[in-house]
Amino acid sequence: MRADKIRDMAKEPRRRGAARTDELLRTTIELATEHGYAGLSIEAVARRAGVGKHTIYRRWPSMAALLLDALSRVWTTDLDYHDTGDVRADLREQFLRSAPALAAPPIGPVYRALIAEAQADETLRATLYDRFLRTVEERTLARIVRAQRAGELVAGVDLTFPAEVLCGTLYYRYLLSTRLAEEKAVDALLDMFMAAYGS
Amino acid sequence: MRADKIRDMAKEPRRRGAARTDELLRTTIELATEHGYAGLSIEAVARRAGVGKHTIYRRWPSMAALLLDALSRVWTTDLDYHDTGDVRADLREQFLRSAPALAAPPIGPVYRALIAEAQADETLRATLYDRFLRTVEERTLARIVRAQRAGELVAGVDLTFPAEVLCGTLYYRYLLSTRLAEEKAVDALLDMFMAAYGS
DNA sequence: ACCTTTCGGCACGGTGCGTGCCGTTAAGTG
DNA sequence: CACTTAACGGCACGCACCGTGCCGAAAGGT
Repeated sequence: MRADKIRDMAKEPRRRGAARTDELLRTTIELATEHGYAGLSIEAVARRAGVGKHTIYRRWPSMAALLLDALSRVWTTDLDYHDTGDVRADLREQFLRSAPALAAPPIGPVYRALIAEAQADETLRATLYDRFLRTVEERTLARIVRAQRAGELVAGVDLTFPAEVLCGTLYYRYLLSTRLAEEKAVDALLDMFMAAYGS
Repeated sequence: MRADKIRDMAKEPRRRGAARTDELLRTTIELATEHGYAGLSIEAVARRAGVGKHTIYRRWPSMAALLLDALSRVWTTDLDYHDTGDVRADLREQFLRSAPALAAPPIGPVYRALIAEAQADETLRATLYDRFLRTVEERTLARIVRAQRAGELVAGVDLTFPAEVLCGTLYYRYLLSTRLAEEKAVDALLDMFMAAYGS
């Protein structure tokens, strides 16, 4: 009965087995929310969770792996496009809604941390693309293909690259400028898209 | 006459004053070229240049500042668009030429290092945009505005955002995928642009 | 009740950061 | 030309984080 009292007094039951994984992900997200990208380290997570570093390394081989899982957890379904029958309106609504969500605390700092690490790691860059960006592109593509079938967009055109252009432009703003995707920019982007493919 | 002989034997004259700045920039670029983004640290530059760290800190407040200057030095005039009178061909040629230059050793690693650091530093992000990306966008805009005046593109449309979309799409590929801007993608991008604004 | 796995705690060597202090050397001054 | 001043290289420091190893304690399965 030396330092045990600390745990006893805190009434924290004891330790756990696999639910620790969950707790560590939550801790990571909290840390990112409160202190941003800076200070998002394995040591910081371990410290805050009151955990030995091994407990983290046993689950994830690197900070990047932890961050990927943490990002999955906060990557909400904000991605889902509405389908009101008006593509342009649906895209507009989606872009204006998702851009701030991307920059704001839970997702923003984690995402930025991953992007930073990915610059030094080609594999991570590919993983990041596969697990997140590709999904975004695919959902965008699905929505505009539906519009194409409905006759809102010209038929007989492959919309794969246009979908990429739509998403890419938003990410470009997010990553490399201090500007977000404000209404004017989104409208201009959709002007171009509709001028090219509207029927 | 203790360790002086080392310098004497190497026949390196002695030290310098302001030309050291030049040498340090060259050293940084060499380091980036040979060892890539990883291992691009102030200590590494100092070690390689045979220089005390103060000598670097006296000139640049941070690694990011050093990298910005180094990038300026290798940022060649690959940016300049031709003007053959055919916008689409000129844009195509420029995109296909600049994309690999952006990824290849001198520029690639330095650029990536900056982008990584910029994720943690909003100010650096703004500086990076102002000093490099904005220039790219402006030159692109200048080229397509000339095309507009020449009647190649529809009149009366603000092409500022379209220029951003063109550049942004290429940077999106460069930064977040393992894919570069290959011919198919560039052609698809230009298809969209010309479909929207070609006259 | 036993045994195995997981755990927290601690310490280590390694690396880079940013700073301080040396004694030396180059460049500017009269 | 001698003298002063500023820049220099080298070294060391405290700090932070990395990834690993070892320990004894606790938890969970049998």
